[in-house]
Amino acid sequence: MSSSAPSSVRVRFAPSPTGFLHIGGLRTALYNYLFAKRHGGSFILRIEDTDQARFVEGAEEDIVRSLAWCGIEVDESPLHGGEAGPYRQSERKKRYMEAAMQLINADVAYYAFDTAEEIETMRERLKASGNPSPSYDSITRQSMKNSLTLPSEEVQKRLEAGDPYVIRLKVPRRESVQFTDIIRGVVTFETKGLDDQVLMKSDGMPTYHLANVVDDHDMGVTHVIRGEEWLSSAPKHILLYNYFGWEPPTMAHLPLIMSPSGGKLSKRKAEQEGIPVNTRDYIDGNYEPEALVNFLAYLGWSPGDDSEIHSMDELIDLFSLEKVSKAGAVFNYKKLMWYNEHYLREQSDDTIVQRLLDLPAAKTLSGVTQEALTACMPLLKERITRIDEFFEMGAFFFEDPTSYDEKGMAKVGDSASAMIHALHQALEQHPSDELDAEAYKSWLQDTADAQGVGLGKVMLPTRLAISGAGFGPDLTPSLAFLGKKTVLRRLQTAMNHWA
RNA sequence: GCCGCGUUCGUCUAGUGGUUAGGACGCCGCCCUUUCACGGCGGUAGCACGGGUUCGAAUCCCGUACGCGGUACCA
Repeated sequence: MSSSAPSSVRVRFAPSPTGFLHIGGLRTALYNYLFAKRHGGSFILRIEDTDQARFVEGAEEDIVRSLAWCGIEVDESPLHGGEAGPYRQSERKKRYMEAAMQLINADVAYYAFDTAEEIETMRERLKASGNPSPSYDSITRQSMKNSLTLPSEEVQKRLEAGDPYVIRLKVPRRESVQFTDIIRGVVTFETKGLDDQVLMKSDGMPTYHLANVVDDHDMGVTHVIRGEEWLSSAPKHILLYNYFGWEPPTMAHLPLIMSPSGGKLSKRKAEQEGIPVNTRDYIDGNYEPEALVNFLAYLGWSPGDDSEIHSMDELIDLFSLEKVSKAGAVFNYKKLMWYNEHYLREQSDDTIVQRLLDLPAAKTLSGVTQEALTACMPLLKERITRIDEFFEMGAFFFEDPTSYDEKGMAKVGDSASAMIHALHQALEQHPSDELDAEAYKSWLQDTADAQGVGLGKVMLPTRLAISGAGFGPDLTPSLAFLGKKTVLRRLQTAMNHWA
């Protein structure tokens, strides 16, 4: 890129299609997106499919769908196109070999012919002699089969014969590599701790390290924003930029998302702790995307004030990498639920009703109509965390209860049956067939008075009889919603049950 | 082991030499109330440790401990 005009910000989210989009990956994507939009730049999606063995069918589609669901708009990608394409690394194969050759010609990379077994043998040998983590490096490469140790005729012969080989980075023996990370400041590594990283694999594919450097350069990426797990390999990337004669992009290594029990939030751990880990789990689980986005944005970042609730546009306005924290952040599911409730309640009744109608439960319950849902919406809206809980908590609005909560039953005790009997009788004799909430209230009050008990003594049995649960939405409006016929039927059923 | 990064209430965080260390989630209590929620009010709880530097350190420096990441022809 030319250094004259201030080049506009270009960032990339570069997942490998080895599985569904993980919540940690989503946050990385989000931070990239927020940063790009904050600076009026571009957000690129690049698929890093250089590992043929771990490729998962459908993963790319999952990534695209997940980002879209969250409201993260991609500017360039395999699907959206763009001038810096192709955006799938498997489609850029030629370019990597070309780049690797450039390095070989500059004598900063070399061919290596060692088999996996030979490398293993070397490791065993060194381990036996007291080296706890032997690696293919500036020392050990001298005793291995590579273009640095083999006569050039033999190297030529092997290449022509089609012998399998890899291309390795010739990491200098004693050098200090330094770069400035926006989040961590100056980071320094000594090259003696680095190994001769494989750049081109024997299957002709590049490794992440080569591909990411070449692509970031070719695509004009200005800022590399990625997880902290990449920090250790950053010096290798810096070395590569130097050897290519390219200006390295600005680096920012994000803190990891941790499991409540400690350690990186892995799929396994998350499942154990009841945390949905793939974005698709949130889509399928009917969570609010705005909640996930807001929650994730604040997991490792804060605008510096006491605010908590922000839309995507506000987050874009507020975001800055300098304010990203350095330490790992534990995933707090309850806080996510708090956000979810917030964004759910923020929606109009009409919006929620429409969404409810599209849920599978709307089809399995009888009598679910737009009118019915609209009528009981105010009764349930404040009581649910996720939208689909509406049908769990509100099932009794549509179907008779099939069982009665034990705790509730224990609470009303033996008097329940007699109370229900009196209630039933009073309602049956009630002159009106269309009682409103107020009328039901009077019915309950009058019956309680006649029985010489408090209102509470009649409410719980009634609630249990009509809903099966010991708690729930306001009772009298619920009764009004159900209607006299249904209420009488349920009271009758309860009477039979409890006798 | 080695290399790197980190460490403020249980959790997410504000804080950049002088604050009664602030907010949020959670938890607890009270109010509201026909239950459960919602809402309102209040409470609980924190600067990992040890040395410096300084009139003064959560804030700066060094060390220790602990945690995390990396240490692949995976990303």
